[in-house]
Amino acid sequence: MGRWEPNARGRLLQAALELYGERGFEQTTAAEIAQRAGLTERTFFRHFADKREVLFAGAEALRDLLVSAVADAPDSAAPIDAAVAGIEAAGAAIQEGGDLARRRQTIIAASAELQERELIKLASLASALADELRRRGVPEPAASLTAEAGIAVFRIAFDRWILDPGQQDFPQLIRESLEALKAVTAG
Amino acid sequence: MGRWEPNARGRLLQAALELYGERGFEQTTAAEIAQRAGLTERTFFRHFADKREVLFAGAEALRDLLVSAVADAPDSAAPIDAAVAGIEAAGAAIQEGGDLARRRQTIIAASAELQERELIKLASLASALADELRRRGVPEPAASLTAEAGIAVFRIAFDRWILDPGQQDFPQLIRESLEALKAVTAG
DNA sequence: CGACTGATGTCAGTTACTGACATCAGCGTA
DNA sequence: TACGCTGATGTCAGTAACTGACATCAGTCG
Repeated sequence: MGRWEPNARGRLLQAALELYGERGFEQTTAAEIAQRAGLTERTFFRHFADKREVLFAGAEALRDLLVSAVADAPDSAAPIDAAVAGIEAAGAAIQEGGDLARRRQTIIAASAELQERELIKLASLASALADELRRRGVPEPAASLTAEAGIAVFRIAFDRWILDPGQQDFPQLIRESLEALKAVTAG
Repeated sequence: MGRWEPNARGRLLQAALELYGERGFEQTTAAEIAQRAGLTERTFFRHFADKREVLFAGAEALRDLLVSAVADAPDSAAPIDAAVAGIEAAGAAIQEGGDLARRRQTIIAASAELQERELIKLASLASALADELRRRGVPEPAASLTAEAGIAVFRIAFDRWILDPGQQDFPQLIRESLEALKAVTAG
């Protein structure tokens, strides 16, 4: 047996999620999270750059998933369709995660600080998406605009998915949002 | 003559802009800003909710300008065109401000914390824009999607305006970005 | 068996903020 | 004129998010 209980990071993540849910993000201190995980505050900050980052631990994985789904789209696909294929893959993964996304979103919705972090993560998603579109040969400013439009589609679809009591199909909502965007920008 | 030098808020704003520009945002303490303005740290936090907010003091005015420009658009205008009319008005106002926007952007670009704040301000712009579109009778999700698309157009046009050495026409860049978005979402 | 490593603990320090209370010029009013 | 009120500022103490430096010590590897 190791010197310490295993999976310190996982315990911190679990403890943080519980406490943020129970008392709210601002009312929870890093020391309290660490204590519930049987660790010290200093160790918390060794695993997570700041209090907010605990809630965004999966962001890089989601970005990689999105990017590789775009890379897998056929060359014949229009840029916006390749982008939305990536968004759909991300949406499907989020849906797979069970109620985690909804718990997370409840916590984030209650804190402006967390919303800021969420927005910069989405912006970094858009940036990675634009990079991949450029790699596919899409010129600027089309690549950036397509990426931003894709993220807008994601945001609207996500809002609707959260509002709905659970049984809806997230990728389907994404396709519907894309159609609505196309309708709105037509002409 | 008053008990204190007048325009405390203006002096704080000026001092903050100078110091953020000279040393960078993170390397500047609130106490230093206050000292340069001839005030105390406590007074700084009475005028600005936090260190970042100094750089976003004009956000409400910009939002009001954008919203009223949308309200002034003819009823016959398509939602996306009404939205972009508002965005153009905001762009023109930013251009009027001389080099302030560029100084600000240089500072913001150097700090992730400031980028987060910038993003939430843009999101609040999108939200106000969606509200106004709904007031014009645009249903959901078209209103939110149009607002998000409008902000995306703004972001891309703003990036290009910043990159260009100054003499370009910001509203013109906005119209060009809108055309590029329409091209990208066509089909 | 001894050096080394890596995850953790301990501790002191900085800084962003916040609440409570003090100060005092100018203003209106009795 | 005197007097009390107001509002912007100062003072001070406190909390909590981080950060750097150093100590500890189980396992590992030579």
